[in-house]
Amino acid sequence: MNNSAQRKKLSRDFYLCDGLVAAEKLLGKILVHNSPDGLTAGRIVELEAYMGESDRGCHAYGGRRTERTEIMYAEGGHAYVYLIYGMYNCMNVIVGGEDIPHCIFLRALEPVEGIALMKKRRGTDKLQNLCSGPGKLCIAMGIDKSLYGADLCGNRLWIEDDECKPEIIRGRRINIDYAGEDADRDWRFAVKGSQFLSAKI
DNA sequence: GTGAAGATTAACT
DNA sequence: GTTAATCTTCACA
Repeated sequence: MNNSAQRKKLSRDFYLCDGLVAAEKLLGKILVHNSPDGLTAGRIVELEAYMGESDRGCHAYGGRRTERTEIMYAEGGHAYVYLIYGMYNCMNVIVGGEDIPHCIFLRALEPVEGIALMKKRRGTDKLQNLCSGPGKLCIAMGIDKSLYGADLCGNRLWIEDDECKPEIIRGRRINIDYAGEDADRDWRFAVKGSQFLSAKI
């Protein structure tokens, strides 16, 4: 990959669509975080779609609307950050219109910018190990709960399009066995052949 | 107020 | 393959 292609920040319109449509469109895009320590960016190479009230794997399943999930009911283009297992942050992109709690769970990134900073935050020099998992990418990008509800159309955290069109593969989602039959749905998307995935599909 | 579970990771055997 | 680390959130009383 090189940086010769022009990169454009995605506008609000991009996020105002169905979760599965958004998932395919977001794959291959570049997540950028302008943190106090410096700027980091990574290409989205793996993600999962969570389809709102009808999806047993989704935090908003059954119309649950709590302090934590409140941001999922806002219109698309916001960040949903939460702590899992008391140790790791996970980041989601809210998509769909107001009151439609679809979201895109980011599972892996390919480091693009600020790689030295990512290595420092992660404490490793291995490029493939920097962002190859939901918890890891949040550490590398410096994403924490202060970014809960951040507007992706703002100037702290956003997503860019460099018109890269990756080949997409799909598989079942990971580690949501409690979701019953919804756990088997092919709602995980990844860039074929990427060296930076969290697990093989 | 109390208790149980979790969209993970790293270090084990 | 299994398990510990670790704490917020949610459901219930």
